[in-house]
Amino acid sequence: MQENISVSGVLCSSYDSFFEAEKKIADFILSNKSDIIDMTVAELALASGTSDATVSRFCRRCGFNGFHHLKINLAKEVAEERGNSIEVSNDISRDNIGQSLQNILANKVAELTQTISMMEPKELDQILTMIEKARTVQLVAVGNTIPVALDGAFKFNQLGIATVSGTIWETQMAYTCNMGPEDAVIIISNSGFSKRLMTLVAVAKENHVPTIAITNNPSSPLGQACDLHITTATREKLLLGEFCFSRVSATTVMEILYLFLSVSKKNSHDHIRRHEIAISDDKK
Amino acid sequence: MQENISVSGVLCSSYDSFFEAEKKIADFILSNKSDIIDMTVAELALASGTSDATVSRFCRRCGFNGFHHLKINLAKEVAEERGNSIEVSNDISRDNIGQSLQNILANKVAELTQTISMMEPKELDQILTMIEKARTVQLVAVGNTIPVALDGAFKFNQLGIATVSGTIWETQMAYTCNMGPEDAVIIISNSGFSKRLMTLVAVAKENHVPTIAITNNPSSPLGQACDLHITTATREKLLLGEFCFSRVSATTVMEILYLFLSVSKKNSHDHIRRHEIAISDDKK
DNA sequence: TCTAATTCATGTAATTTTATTTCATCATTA
DNA sequence: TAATGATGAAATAAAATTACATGAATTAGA
Repeated sequence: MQENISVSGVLCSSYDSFFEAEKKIADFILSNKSDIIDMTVAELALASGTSDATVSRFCRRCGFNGFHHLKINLAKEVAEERGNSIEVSNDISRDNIGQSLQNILANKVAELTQTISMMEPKELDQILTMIEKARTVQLVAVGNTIPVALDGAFKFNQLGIATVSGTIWETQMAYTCNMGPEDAVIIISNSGFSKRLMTLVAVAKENHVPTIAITNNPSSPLGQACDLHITTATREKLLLGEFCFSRVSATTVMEILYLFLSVSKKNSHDHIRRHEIAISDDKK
Repeated sequence: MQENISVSGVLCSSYDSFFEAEKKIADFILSNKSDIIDMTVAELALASGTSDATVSRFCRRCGFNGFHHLKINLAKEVAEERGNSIEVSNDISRDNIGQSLQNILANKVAELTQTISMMEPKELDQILTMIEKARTVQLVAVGNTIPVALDGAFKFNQLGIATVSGTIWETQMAYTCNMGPEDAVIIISNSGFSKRLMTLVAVAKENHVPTIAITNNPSSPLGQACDLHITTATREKLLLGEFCFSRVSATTVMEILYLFLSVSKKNSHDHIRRHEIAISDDKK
């Protein structure tokens, strides 16, 4: 039996050899492709003005195993058509939510692709090593990237990497003052222009703490000041035509670090499990 | 009934809430996607070492109409993936960082695609309206989703939607007690099984506050308890073979809400600009 | 701490639904 | 008028779902 048969293809090419009742069926299928997918033989027979037997025979005559097989192939076909029509548009409106969601998806995918393509395997490796060797890792951020830092701290601690983070800048700064060369600090900033974060980096440098920057802009003051750097992509500007950043890229960077660290850290799975158990009393 | 459900998405997201026999089925499906398409219930039951009844029940519990419906969706999914020619591999290692990054990318893209494909335009519209109409929006979370809630609160406030969130559960609870029907509360949870969040939802319901849940699992207690629901996909299980959630999907959901709200909210661009200016004294 | 009770996941078997095949009928053509 | 064969009704077969029973696990009570 042939595995993948194009339903439209077969119906069109064999159309002339069909009997009257079969043509009715073919017509209905061709013009209601996606509806057929959740119809039964009886329903299709009724809808096309034919009978169960004719529909069933028709499917076999067209080279399918049966009605079920035709439906599966039709589903594949519809999905494939949809899959190929990736059109990156920047329109978002409440009037066409379905299409808008597809547009957002395309943009987010582009964002992730760009972020990952900008990563230097060599530099990433250095960053991972730096994090693994560190006695304590500090994740710092201000404003709208604070949630990303908190998320990262949560993940790292889950892997057994002692990590601190916080919502108050002064507290973060105070902590940095106590760090040394055996630690590491990761600074997350969209633009890379934050004055306060620059001050913090200056303190870190004084104490010879290794520094890693995660920003949109490698040539920004923060990007330049830190020892190592990861660049995040954002396309929010395209979507809104305005000045405003996405956090998906930064969150993804944190997840990438997490995934790599989890495979290289010995016993990390034990740590995750222990952590899950420790917080699981909230469940059930 | 929901039309397009991502099979991998649902299976991964709800995996932890599956029973033993169901996990066997899910495992078999995830690792033999394309073979399932021409299998019967009995064959799958045999192959996965379970029974017909369990397979059938499993399909319904996952949100499908039945086994047939799951197969159709699986066929679509396989076809779509082939259409996009995405080859999803799950290997991550420090030895080949470049390839590992590509694998992570493929998985993250699949995660986003699934999350977005599971969104019902109609329900999303209701959610947006609910948020827009609300006097105050509360974003609540516990544990590792707190950063997502904080991020969302940041974004909403930027649009001129008064939003509260916090890191302390007791404080969040205290706030909920003061809310009413003219407000809205959004609950973010991975599994949807948090006891504390269920308590909070109960209070919200008592006060007739409209509730929206964002979880991996629409059939979880939280998913069921709330008025409206958004399902997030996670594939971390595939990457790590372990029990652990990704935050990229949840973050993306917040960004989607943000993008839609920003186009429909009048003057939202003014708000964003004003906010940017207000915090810009930190820059330069 | 042990036992009884209960809950609930799971498989077996019955039922229902769905698809296919057989067979009778009617139309068309030679 | 006979024969061929397309078609549909009905019977059969296949497949999926549901009802029910069983047994494991967990909880409550002693």
